Amino acid sequence: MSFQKYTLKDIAKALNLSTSTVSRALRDSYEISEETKKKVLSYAQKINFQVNPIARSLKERRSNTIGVIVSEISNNFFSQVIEGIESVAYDRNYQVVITQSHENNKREKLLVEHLFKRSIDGLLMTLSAESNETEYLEDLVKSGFPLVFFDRVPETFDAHKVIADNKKGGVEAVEYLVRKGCRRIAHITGNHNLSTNRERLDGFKKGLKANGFPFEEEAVRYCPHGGADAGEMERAVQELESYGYDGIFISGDRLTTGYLQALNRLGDLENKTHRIVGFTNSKVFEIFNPPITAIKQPAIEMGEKAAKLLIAQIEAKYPMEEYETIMLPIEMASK
Amino acid sequence: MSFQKYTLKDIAKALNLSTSTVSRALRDSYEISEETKKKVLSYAQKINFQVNPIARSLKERRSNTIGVIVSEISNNFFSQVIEGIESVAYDRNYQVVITQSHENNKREKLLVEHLFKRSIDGLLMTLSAESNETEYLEDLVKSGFPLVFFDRVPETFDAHKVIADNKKGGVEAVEYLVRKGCRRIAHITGNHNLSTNRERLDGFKKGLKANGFPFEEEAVRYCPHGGADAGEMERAVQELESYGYDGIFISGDRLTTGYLQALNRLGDLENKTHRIVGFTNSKVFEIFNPPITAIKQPAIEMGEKAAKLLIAQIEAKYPMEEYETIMLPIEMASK
DNA sequence: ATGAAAGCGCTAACAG
DNA sequence: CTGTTAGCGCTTTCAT
Repeated sequence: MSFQKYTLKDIAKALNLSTSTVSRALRDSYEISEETKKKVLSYAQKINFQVNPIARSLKERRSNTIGVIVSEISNNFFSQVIEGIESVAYDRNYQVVITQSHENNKREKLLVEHLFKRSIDGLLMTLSAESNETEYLEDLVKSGFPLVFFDRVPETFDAHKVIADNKKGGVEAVEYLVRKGCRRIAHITGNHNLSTNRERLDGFKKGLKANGFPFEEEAVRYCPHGGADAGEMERAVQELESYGYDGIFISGDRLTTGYLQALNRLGDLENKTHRIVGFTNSKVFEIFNPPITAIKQPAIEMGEKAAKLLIAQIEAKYPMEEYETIMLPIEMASK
Repeated sequence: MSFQKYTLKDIAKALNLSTSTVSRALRDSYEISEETKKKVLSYAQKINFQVNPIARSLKERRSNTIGVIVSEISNNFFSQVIEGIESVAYDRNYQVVITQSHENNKREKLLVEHLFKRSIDGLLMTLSAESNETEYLEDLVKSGFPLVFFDRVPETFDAHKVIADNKKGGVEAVEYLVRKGCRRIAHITGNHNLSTNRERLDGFKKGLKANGFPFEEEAVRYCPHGGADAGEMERAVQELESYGYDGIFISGDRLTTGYLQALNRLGDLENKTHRIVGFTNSKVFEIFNPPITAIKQPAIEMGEKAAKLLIAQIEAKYPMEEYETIMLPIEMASK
């Protein structure tokens, strides 16, 4: 590997050509003779020449960079999504710039602006739990800027979206629990700004109905801090006690592990013999105690699909007419 | 938020100034009168002007971008490191470009080259398990290019490094187990290309010695695939059976969870009452079954420290004279 | 204190 | 088929 950086000019000088000829030869232009192309290519190879992407970006007005906003990188689910994004981007020669909103609406807005000004060619984002004010995103979409939402998506306006079938997740969770003999099913959910939690609650209701169970408000506990707040979760667990449930469906990754942590801390694991079904993308849910049935989102695939959809937009000659929503199936797994 | 992009020229035209004056005013140059500065600044604010980072990069020959290479983004530990890196970089106005080596030496080399050519200002990397050939990295370091290794670092040459106190982790693991009454302590380790695994094994040996126990080769099982290969781990567990251990120390994140998975699969959790101490950065190790004592690396801090060290190098007027190795303490935690 | 002009490395319109 | 030239948006030297 050589660390010397060469320019077109260097090659031009060495071969007694003009920079434009070199440029064209390297881009395999039809205007250049085979002979010259060969000469240029082989010399370029020899010195391990690489075009300066910054100069090219300035000229072409595109950076080959896509921005990503997630709430937290070190979250099972999001890190897997990022893994998917990165792999597609790498193959298509895009750089990926990752940022974190920390569930904060203000910061999210700053990030969008920051990334936008940083000349990203497109943006991949999931909404923060606090995102109530999303007008600026609607404007951004309407302006034609390539943007794909994944997982937590806006519902007040049209846009490209990649999501999991959250509602079905709720339905299947209930069905599974009923099949296993549960008769009183509780639900723990997170912040209802998020499309995901609302959809999963919908699924929960639908599942109950389909199985002839009434929906009872006392069966549901809300943890707006999404499991990050231990006290909140412990309270939820204790409040739910009186409901006497024999099965529970939990709406999110941190909520699920938070619930298990709370059970462990409150320390009556033996008495609790209820079944637990929860959304989680943990790769090691089989070693959790108490055991759970996991609902997984195809995170890597979601990242891949979102990245592909975004790159398609970026590289489209004309803005894409129709907004597309890709819905991915969820997957249930028991130990 | 406005999506219109303005240039210096736009401002210059609007205010009847030259672009150079505007440029200087925006950078608060002493040559510009307060009055003009005010005029320019307020107008810039009004139209929400942002310099074009690409043009600036071309001119200044720096991209304000740092590259990161990890083996896998969706790994507890690495995603936490990235979280730390991102936060520091964001504050100091650097972009972070993340890539994954997938433990593959060839790909790692390609990435280094790729990032380098992409005009990153500096590189943060952890070695892949396959990294045996690291000469090119030595050359890169010697060339003066800003580069900081973290976690898995090269040992055949000097460089800036940020690591955890792995050896101490091994020592403390043994000490903990002995204190809890263990008399026969086993060890599972990963690929010995990696500094981390070698150091932890060293610590293991040292800990045994300090407590008057002999080191026995049969006590150690090697899992070069680092827990990613389930069969490998199951074999290790079964082979270890005959050693009759009452305590075990496990050398890595995936190895630790892999060990627990293997125990669960092999299914005699009740008979196994040995104590387990393992490196893991899982945020939810308290809900693991069987219970373990976790050795955590300060991952976020490691990312922060590495990023700061890197940025210091990038922004240093003269190349830093001395290579610095920052060693961070590990932390033990039980349920 | 301000402006004109050059140049970072590249691409492409235009000319030949 | 190849070269000349202009220009992407910015910073900075040199002139005034």
